[in-house]
Amino acid sequence: MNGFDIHSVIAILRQEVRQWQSPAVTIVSQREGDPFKVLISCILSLRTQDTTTSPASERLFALATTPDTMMLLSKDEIEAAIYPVGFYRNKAGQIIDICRQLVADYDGKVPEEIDQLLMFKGVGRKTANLVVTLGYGKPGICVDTHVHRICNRWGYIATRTPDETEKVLRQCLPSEYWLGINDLLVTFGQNLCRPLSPYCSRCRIAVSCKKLGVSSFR
DNA sequence: AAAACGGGGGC
DNA sequence: GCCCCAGTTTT
Repeated sequence: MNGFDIHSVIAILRQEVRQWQSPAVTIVSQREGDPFKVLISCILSLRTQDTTTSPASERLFALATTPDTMMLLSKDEIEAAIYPVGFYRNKAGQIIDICRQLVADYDGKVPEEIDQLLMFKGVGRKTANLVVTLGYGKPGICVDTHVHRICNRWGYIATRTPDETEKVLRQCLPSEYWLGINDLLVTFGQNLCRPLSPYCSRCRIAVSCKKLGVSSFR
């Protein structure tokens, strides 16, 4: 990597982030401390934009906010509430299944361990880590596509899959950065380092960026 | 009109 | 590893 070490980059981003709006982080922050809401929000957000997920989750949580009450909703009710998130039919079924499983096997409480969370259908490493960090405030590294893209763009690491990125970050990233790294990079990713046409001319770490796979810059 | 977008499951 | 999943947004 040229130019900045990771401490410098994080320090710079922390300064920059203060002046930006961050819709996704706001949605996520609203769920903070409620592992069940974090979990359900994550399911809804799979392969769908956050601007779509947010109102859908509001509609669903208006109907039920706990596994025992949510499992009583009909599939149609849930589908109607969460439309038009992607895969809304599958997700409605998954949500009911997860609620039933939580009530039957975990006394209605979302488990705190990654390995237990991964047993649920529809829960992968991103979701599991988000529940652990955001829901329970425990150490973890949540790698979504923002984190994956940005880490690879600016050259800190070179990985092919988000799971691999998480593994590398667990080895290389000082633990004091773990809890905040997702919020920080997602905010950066939405405001400047966007997937398409990022605002590289305004980016203070662009000098050490590989700009992978990006065709248009401003 | 066509490509890009975002996680996980199943094989 | 590779392909599929649905609906919205960007080019």
